Amino acid sequence: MNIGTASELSGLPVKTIRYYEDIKLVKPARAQNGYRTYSDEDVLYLNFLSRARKLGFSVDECRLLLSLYNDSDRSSSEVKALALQKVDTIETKIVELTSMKNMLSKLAKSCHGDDRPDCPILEEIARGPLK
Amino acid sequence: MNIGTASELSGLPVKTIRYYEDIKLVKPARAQNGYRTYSDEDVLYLNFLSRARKLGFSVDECRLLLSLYNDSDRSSSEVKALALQKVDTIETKIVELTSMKNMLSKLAKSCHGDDRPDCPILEEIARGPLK
DNA sequence: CTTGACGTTCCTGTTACTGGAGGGTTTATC
DNA sequence: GATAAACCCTCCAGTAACAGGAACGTCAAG
Repeated sequence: MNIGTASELSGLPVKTIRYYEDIKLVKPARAQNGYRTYSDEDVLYLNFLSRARKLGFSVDECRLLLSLYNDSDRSSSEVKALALQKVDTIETKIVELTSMKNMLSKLAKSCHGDDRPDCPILEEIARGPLK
Repeated sequence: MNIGTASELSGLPVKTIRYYEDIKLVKPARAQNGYRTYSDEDVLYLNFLSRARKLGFSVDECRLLLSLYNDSDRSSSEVKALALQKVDTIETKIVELTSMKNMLSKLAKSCHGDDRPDCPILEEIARGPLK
């Protein structure tokens, strides 16, 4: 199948699929006319990549996951460790974002938000205790 | 003062301060020797930028906030709207991350994590219902 | 035989910096 | 007065993960 069909089946944009070939994640065959030709296995890999990316794995982590997926000798502990580490990273990010959100909400609440020019938000950002 | 001192006072790396000049966020004077010279006001702006960035505002949003900060005619509602919108964006991101985290935790829990090669994590990523 | 949908490559731009090369300046020390 | 350390400068390249667009080839339908 051509790249358009692979795109539909995997849910990945055509541009992204070409990019994944550029960085050697998925290696489709070529037809005589130069068109990329995707096998069912290629599409499986594209789906794998699409899902792993949605789970927050970086492209490089996806490369690793994919090689583990294709390595029948892998130990499942390796994959599990990667997943748990990712959970940790995500957790940290959530904590950071929550703190940012609380700070911003507090600032917004302290601002009357009308036509007058005095604005506690800006004042606090300029001199505030936001360290 | 020179850039090193401004860096200490603002907590921003020297490289970042130079970058902020490149993109015209802060415009220090120059001494005869070509060194950048920072006023107290410049340092105030650098601190403003540092804090606003930590609150999750993009550099372009910081540019806007800074111009609002310097505009004595601004209405506080404008700033408040920006802050609330940012809160919304952050909230959305938190929801997404939480969903990612839950999915990953579930996958990790289903994996025994020993030396055996069969790994539910990879199986689910490959064929799973992660849409 | 032409039109439109699809495919190709190549180049640029995005965000917000960071690292490094290759050089001048200043300050302190010997 | 020489030298070395600590500053400062500019410019160039690289990062992550694509997206947009130009300029062009190809294929199926009417």
